[in-house]
Amino acid sequence: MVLQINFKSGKPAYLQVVDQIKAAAAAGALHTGEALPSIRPLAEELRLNRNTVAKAYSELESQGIIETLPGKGCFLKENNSPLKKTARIELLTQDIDAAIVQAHHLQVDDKEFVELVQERLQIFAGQNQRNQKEKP
Amino acid sequence: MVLQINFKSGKPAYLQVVDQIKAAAAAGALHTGEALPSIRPLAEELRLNRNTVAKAYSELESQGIIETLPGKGCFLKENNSPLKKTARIELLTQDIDAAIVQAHHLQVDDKEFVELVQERLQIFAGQNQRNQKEKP
DNA sequence: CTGACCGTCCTATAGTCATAGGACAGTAAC
DNA sequence: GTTACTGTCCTATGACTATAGGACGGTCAG
Repeated sequence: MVLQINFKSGKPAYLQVVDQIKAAAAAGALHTGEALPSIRPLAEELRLNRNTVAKAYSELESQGIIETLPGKGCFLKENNSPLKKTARIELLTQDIDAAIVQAHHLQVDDKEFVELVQERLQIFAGQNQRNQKEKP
Repeated sequence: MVLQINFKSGKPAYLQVVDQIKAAAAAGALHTGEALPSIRPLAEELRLNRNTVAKAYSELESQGIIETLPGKGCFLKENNSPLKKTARIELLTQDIDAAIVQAHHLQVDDKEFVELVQERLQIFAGQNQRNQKEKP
Protein backbone atom coordinates (compact mmCIF):
# COMPACT_ATOMS: atom_id res chain seq x y z
CA MET A 1 0.00 0.00 0.00
CA VAL A 2 1.39 3.34 -0.98
CA LEU A 3 0.10 6.42 0.77
CA GLN A 4 0.78 9.93 -0.29
CA ILE A 5 0.15 13.16 1.54
CA ASN A 6 -0.58 16.37 -0.27
CA PHE A 7 0.64 19.12 2.04
CA LYS A 8 -0.61 21.88 -0.21
CA SER A 9 -4.25 20.82 -0.17
CA GLY A 10 -6.04 22.38 2.75
CA LYS A 11 -7.07 18.93 3.92
CA PRO A 12 -5.55 17.78 7.23
CA ALA A 13 -2.90 15.10 6.86
CA TYR A 14 -4.58 12.67 9.23
CA LEU A 15 -7.80 12.78 7.20
CA GLN A 16 -5.90 12.07 4.02
CA VAL A 17 -4.48 8.98 5.69
CA VAL A 18 -7.95 7.94 6.82
CA ASP A 19 -9.46 8.34 3.37
CA GLN A 20 -6.66 6.54 1.61
CA ILE A 21 -6.75 3.58 3.95
CA LYS A 22 -10.53 3.37 3.67
CA ALA A 23 -10.24 3.46 -0.09
CA ALA A 24 -7.50 0.83 -0.05
CA ALA A 25 -9.66 -1.43 2.09
CA ALA A 26 -12.65 -0.91 -0.18
CA ALA A 27 -10.52 -1.64 -3.23
CA GLY A 28 -9.27 -4.86 -1.69
CA ALA A 29 -5.67 -3.68 -1.45
CA LEU A 30 -5.87 -4.58 2.23
CA HIS A 31 -7.29 -7.83 3.50
CA THR A 32 -9.15 -8.74 6.65
CA GLY A 33 -6.76 -9.46 9.49
CA GLU A 34 -3.83 -7.98 7.63
CA ALA A 35 -1.54 -5.72 9.64
CA LEU A 36 -1.35 -2.08 8.74
CA PRO A 37 2.00 -0.32 8.62
CA SER A 38 2.97 0.49 12.17
CA ILE A 39 2.68 4.04 13.32
CA ARG A 40 6.28 5.18 13.64
CA PRO A 41 7.71 3.85 10.37
CA LEU A 42 4.69 5.12 8.47
CA ALA A 43 5.00 8.52 10.10
CA GLU A 44 8.64 8.68 9.12
CA GLU A 45 7.91 7.66 5.55
CA LEU A 46 5.16 10.24 5.19
CA ARG A 47 7.17 12.88 7.06
CA LEU A 48 4.46 13.23 9.66
CA ASN A 49 4.55 13.17 13.42
CA ARG A 50 3.64 9.82 14.92
CA ASN A 51 0.68 11.40 16.66
CA THR A 52 -0.73 12.52 13.35
CA VAL A 53 -0.69 8.94 12.09
CA ALA A 54 -1.96 7.70 15.44
CA LYS A 55 -4.88 10.09 15.15
CA ALA A 56 -5.73 8.73 11.74
CA TYR A 57 -5.63 5.17 13.08
CA SER A 58 -7.77 6.02 16.07
CA GLU A 59 -10.29 7.65 13.73
CA LEU A 60 -10.34 4.47 11.65
CA GLU A 61 -10.85 2.43 14.78
CA SER A 62 -13.77 4.57 15.91
CA GLN A 63 -15.31 3.98 12.49
CA GLY A 64 -14.97 0.27 13.08
CA ILE A 65 -12.60 -0.24 10.18
CA ILE A 66 -9.50 -1.34 11.99
CA GLU A 67 -8.75 -2.97 15.28
CA THR A 68 -5.77 -1.98 17.36
CA LEU A 69 -4.05 -4.26 19.81
CA PRO A 70 -1.68 -2.24 22.02
CA GLY A 71 1.79 -3.68 21.85
CA LYS A 72 1.01 -5.70 18.74
CA GLY A 73 -0.21 -3.41 16.03
CA CYS A 74 -3.23 -2.39 13.98
CA PHE A 75 -5.21 -4.79 11.86
CA LEU A 76 -7.94 -4.52 9.31
CA LYS A 77 -11.19 -5.71 10.82
CA GLU A 78 -13.72 -7.89 9.17
CA ASN A 79 -16.04 -5.63 7.31
CA ASN A 80 -19.09 -5.43 9.45
CA SER A 81 -20.46 -2.24 10.77
CA PRO A 82 -22.12 -2.37 14.19
CA LEU A 83 -24.92 -0.12 12.95
CA LYS A 84 -28.37 -1.30 12.02
CA LYS A 85 -29.20 -1.53 8.37
CA THR A 86 -31.49 1.49 8.43
CA ALA A 87 -28.81 3.62 10.08
CA ARG A 88 -26.26 2.53 7.50
CA ILE A 89 -28.60 3.37 4.65
CA GLU A 90 -29.24 6.76 6.20
CA LEU A 91 -25.54 7.54 6.38
CA LEU A 92 -25.00 6.44 2.83
CA THR A 93 -27.98 8.47 1.65
CA GLN A 94 -26.31 11.60 2.94
CA ASP A 95 -23.27 10.94 0.78
CA ILE A 96 -25.37 10.13 -2.24
CA ASP A 97 -27.48 13.24 -1.83
CA ALA A 98 -24.36 15.34 -1.57
CA ALA A 99 -23.16 13.90 -4.88
CA ILE A 100 -26.55 14.52 -6.49
CA VAL A 101 -26.64 18.15 -5.38
CA GLN A 102 -23.09 18.55 -6.62
CA ALA A 103 -24.06 17.02 -9.96
CA HIS A 104 -26.85 19.51 -10.34
CA HIS A 105 -24.55 22.47 -9.81
CA LEU A 106 -22.00 20.99 -12.17
CA GLN A 107 -24.68 20.56 -14.81
CA VAL A 108 -24.42 16.82 -15.01
CA ASP A 109 -27.81 15.36 -15.81
CA ASP A 110 -29.32 12.25 -14.24
CA LYS A 111 -28.49 9.94 -17.11
CA GLU A 112 -24.87 10.98 -17.21
CA PHE A 113 -24.73 10.78 -13.43
CA VAL A 114 -25.91 7.18 -13.31
CA GLU A 115 -23.48 6.27 -16.06
CA LEU A 116 -20.62 7.81 -14.11
CA VAL A 117 -21.67 5.92 -10.99
CA GLN A 118 -21.67 2.64 -12.88
CA GLU A 119 -18.34 3.42 -14.46
CA ARG A 120 -16.79 4.09 -11.07
CA LEU A 121 -18.31 0.94 -9.59
CA GLN A 122 -16.74 -1.07 -12.39
CA ILE A 123 -13.36 0.49 -11.79
CA PHE A 124 -13.56 -0.41 -8.11
CA ALA A 125 -14.66 -3.92 -8.96
CA GLY A 126 -11.74 -4.28 -11.35
CA GLN A 127 -9.28 -3.15 -8.68
CA ASN A 128 -10.79 -5.63 -6.27
CA GLN A 129 -10.38 -8.45 -8.71
CA ARG A 130 -6.76 -7.64 -9.35
CA ASN A 131 -6.03 -7.30 -5.65
CA GLN A 132 -7.68 -10.61 -4.84
CA LYS A 133 -5.43 -12.37 -7.33
CA GLU A 134 -2.30 -10.86 -5.85
CA LYS A 135 -3.06 -12.07 -2.32
CA PRO A 136 -5.59 -14.89 -2.36
CA MET B 1 -37.46 28.31 1.87
CA VAL B 2 -37.01 27.16 5.43
CA LEU B 3 -33.53 26.84 6.81
CA GLN B 4 -32.66 25.21 10.04
CA ILE B 5 -29.43 25.22 11.95
CA ASN B 6 -28.40 22.37 14.15
CA PHE B 7 -26.18 23.89 16.80
CA LYS B 8 -25.36 20.57 18.38
CA SER B 9 -23.85 19.02 15.26
CA GLY B 10 -20.18 19.84 15.06
CA LYS B 11 -20.74 21.34 11.62
CA PRO B 12 -20.17 25.10 11.36
CA ALA B 13 -23.35 27.12 10.99
CA TYR B 14 -22.22 28.87 7.83
CA LEU B 15 -21.59 25.53 6.12
CA GLN B 16 -25.03 24.32 7.08
CA VAL B 17 -26.49 27.40 5.42
CA VAL B 18 -24.39 26.79 2.31
CA ASP B 19 -25.44 23.16 2.01
CA GLN B 20 -29.10 23.87 2.56
CA ILE B 21 -29.19 26.63 -0.01
CA LYS B 22 -27.34 24.47 -2.52
CA ALA B 23 -29.80 21.67 -1.88
CA ALA B 24 -32.76 24.04 -2.21
CA ALA B 25 -31.43 25.30 -5.51
CA ALA B 26 -30.86 21.76 -6.76
CA ALA B 27 -34.36 20.77 -5.69
CA GLY B 28 -35.85 23.73 -7.53
CA ALA B 29 -37.10 25.43 -4.37
CA LEU B 30 -35.18 28.48 -5.56
CA HIS B 31 -35.34 29.79 -9.10
CA THR B 32 -32.83 31.56 -11.30
CA GLY B 33 -32.82 35.27 -10.62
CA GLU B 34 -34.84 34.91 -7.47
CA ALA B 35 -33.68 36.93 -4.50
CA LEU B 36 -32.38 35.11 -1.47
CA PRO B 37 -33.41 36.21 2.02
CA SER B 38 -31.34 39.22 2.89
CA ILE B 39 -28.55 38.81 5.34
CA ARG B 40 -29.77 40.59 8.43
CA PRO B 41 -33.31 39.23 8.64
CA LEU B 42 -32.08 35.73 7.90
CA ALA B 43 -29.40 36.03 10.56
CA GLU B 44 -31.99 37.15 13.08
CA GLU B 45 -34.34 34.32 12.18
CA LEU B 46 -31.59 31.71 12.50
CA ARG B 47 -30.13 33.37 15.60
CA LEU B 48 -26.80 33.86 13.90
CA ASN B 49 -24.58 36.85 13.53
CA ARG B 50 -24.96 38.64 10.21
CA ASN B 51 -21.33 37.92 9.39
CA THR B 52 -21.96 34.21 9.71
CA VAL B 53 -24.71 34.42 7.11
CA ALA B 54 -22.60 36.79 5.02
CA LYS B 55 -19.82 34.22 5.07
CA ALA B 56 -22.20 31.56 3.83
CA TYR B 57 -23.33 33.83 1.00
CA SER B 58 -19.81 34.74 0.03
CA GLU B 59 -18.94 31.04 -0.06
CA LEU B 60 -21.91 30.43 -2.33
CA GLU B 61 -20.79 33.27 -4.54
CA SER B 62 -17.27 31.90 -4.83
CA GLN B 63 -18.82 28.60 -5.90
CA GLY B 64 -20.66 30.48 -8.61
CA ILE B 65 -24.08 29.64 -7.25
CA ILE B 66 -25.33 33.06 -6.34
CA GLU B 67 -24.60 36.59 -7.44
CA THR B 68 -24.47 39.45 -5.02
CA LEU B 69 -25.18 43.05 -5.92
CA PRO B 70 -24.08 45.34 -3.09
CA GLY B 71 -26.93 47.57 -2.03
CA LYS B 72 -29.50 45.39 -3.76
CA GLY B 73 -29.23 41.85 -2.50
CA CYS B 74 -28.23 38.32 -3.41
CA PHE B 75 -29.72 36.41 -6.31
CA LEU B 76 -29.59 32.87 -7.54
CA LYS B 77 -27.44 32.71 -10.66
CA GLU B 78 -28.21 30.80 -13.75
CA ASN B 79 -26.83 27.35 -13.27
CA ASN B 80 -23.65 27.32 -15.22
CA SER B 81 -20.32 26.51 -13.77
CA PRO B 82 -17.32 28.32 -15.25
CA LEU B 83 -15.28 25.08 -15.18
CA LYS B 84 -14.56 22.93 -18.16
CA LYS B 85 -16.52 19.75 -18.53
CA THR B 86 -13.57 17.51 -17.66
CA ALA B 87 -12.90 19.48 -14.49
CA ARG B 88 -16.55 19.23 -13.47
CA ILE B 89 -16.58 15.48 -14.04
CA GLU B 90 -13.44 15.16 -11.99
CA LEU B 91 -14.96 17.02 -9.08
CA LEU B 92 -18.09 14.95 -9.24
CA THR B 93 -16.08 11.74 -9.46
CA GLN B 94 -14.50 12.55 -6.11
CA ASP B 95 -17.93 12.75 -4.50
CA ILE B 96 -19.10 9.57 -6.15
CA ASP B 97 -15.99 7.67 -5.14
CA ALA B 98 -16.44 8.82 -1.58
CA ALA B 99 -19.97 7.43 -1.61
CA ILE B 100 -18.78 4.16 -3.13
CA VAL B 101 -16.09 3.70 -0.50
CA GLN B 102 -18.64 4.53 2.18
CA ALA B 103 -21.03 1.97 0.72
CA HIS B 104 -18.37 -0.69 0.93
CA HIS B 105 -17.73 -0.06 4.60
CA LEU B 106 -21.45 0.02 5.29
CA GLN B 107 -21.83 -3.32 3.53
CA VAL B 108 -24.11 -2.06 0.82
CA ASP B 109 -23.50 -4.00 -2.35
CA ASP B 110 -23.34 -2.53 -5.85
CA LYS B 111 -26.85 -3.51 -6.84
CA GLU B 112 -28.38 -1.99 -3.74
CA PHE B 113 -26.17 1.07 -4.17
CA VAL B 114 -27.37 1.76 -7.69
CA GLU B 115 -30.95 1.28 -6.59
CA LEU B 116 -30.49 3.77 -3.80
CA VAL B 117 -28.94 6.26 -6.21
CA GLN B 118 -31.89 5.94 -8.55
CA GLU B 119 -34.34 6.25 -5.69
CA ARG B 120 -32.71 9.46 -4.51
CA LEU B 121 -32.61 10.87 -8.04
CA GLN B 122 -36.34 10.25 -8.32
CA ILE B 123 -37.01 11.98 -5.05
CA PHE B 124 -35.07 15.02 -6.22
CA ALA B 125 -36.88 14.98 -9.53
CA GLY B 126 -40.21 14.82 -7.71
CA GLN B 127 -39.32 17.80 -5.57
CA ASN B 128 -38.27 19.70 -8.65
CA GLN B 129 -41.56 18.99 -10.34
CA ARG B 130 -43.58 20.17 -7.37
CA ASN B 131 -41.48 23.29 -7.00
CA GLN B 132 -41.80 24.14 -10.67
CA LYS B 133 -45.58 24.04 -10.38
CA GLU B 134 -45.60 26.37 -7.41
CA LYS B 135 -43.63 29.05 -9.20
CA PRO B 136 -43.72 28.58 -12.95
C1' DC C 1 -32.19 65.67 0.30
C1' DT C 2 -33.56 61.84 4.27
C1' DG C 3 -34.33 57.29 5.84
C1' DA C 4 -34.32 52.53 5.49
C1' DC C 5 -32.71 48.97 3.57
C1' DC C 6 -28.89 46.29 1.13
C1' DG C 7 -23.96 43.98 1.35
C1' DT C 8 -18.92 44.77 2.90
C1' DC C 9 -14.89 45.77 5.43
C1' DC C 10 -12.16 45.89 9.72
C1' DT C 11 -10.99 44.28 14.00
C1' DA C 12 -11.35 41.27 18.09
C1' DT C 13 -11.85 37.08 20.74
C1' DA C 14 -12.88 32.36 22.14
C1' DG C 15 -12.45 27.97 20.69
C1' DT C 16 -10.89 24.20 18.05
C1' DC C 17 -7.62 21.76 15.16
C1' DA C 18 -3.37 19.94 13.48
C1' DT C 19 0.84 19.06 14.69
C1' DA C 20 4.72 18.10 17.83
C1' DG C 21 7.87 15.71 21.47
C1' DG C 22 8.49 13.35 26.08
C1' DA C 23 7.28 9.67 28.90
C1' DC C 24 4.81 5.47 29.63
C1' DA C 25 2.62 0.53 29.18
C1' DG C 26 1.94 -3.87 26.63
C1' DT C 27 4.12 -7.70 23.65
C1' DA C 28 7.46 -10.82 21.97
C1' DA C 29 12.02 -12.66 20.93
C1' DC C 30 16.14 -13.55 22.95
C1' DG D 1 15.89 -10.46 32.90
C1' DT D 2 17.07 -7.12 28.22
C1' DT D 3 15.99 -5.20 23.92
C1' DA D 4 13.26 -3.65 20.47
C1' DC D 5 9.27 -3.13 18.86
C1' DT D 6 4.10 -1.98 19.30
C1' DG D 7 0.33 1.71 20.55
C1' DT D 8 -1.11 5.46 24.18
C1' DC D 9 -1.37 9.36 27.17
C1' DC D 10 -0.14 14.11 28.50
C1' DT D 11 1.00 18.56 27.53
C1' DA D 12 2.21 22.46 24.55
C1' DT D 13 2.00 25.57 20.74
C1' DG D 14 0.93 27.80 16.39
C1' DA D 15 -2.55 28.34 13.10
C1' DC D 16 -6.90 28.63 11.70
C1' DT D 17 -12.08 28.87 12.31
C1' DA D 18 -16.32 30.54 13.77
C1' DT D 19 -18.48 33.97 15.64
C1' DA D 20 -19.20 38.79 17.05
C1' DG D 21 -20.12 44.13 16.76
C1' DG D 22 -18.91 48.81 14.81
C1' DA D 23 -18.55 51.61 10.92
C1' DC D 24 -18.91 52.33 6.08
C1' DG D 25 -20.57 52.81 0.98
C1' DG D 26 -24.24 51.64 -2.54
C1' DT D 27 -29.37 51.61 -3.83
C1' DC D 28 -33.87 53.16 -3.93
C1' DA D 29 -38.41 55.16 -2.33
C1' DG D 30 -40.31 59.14 -0.51
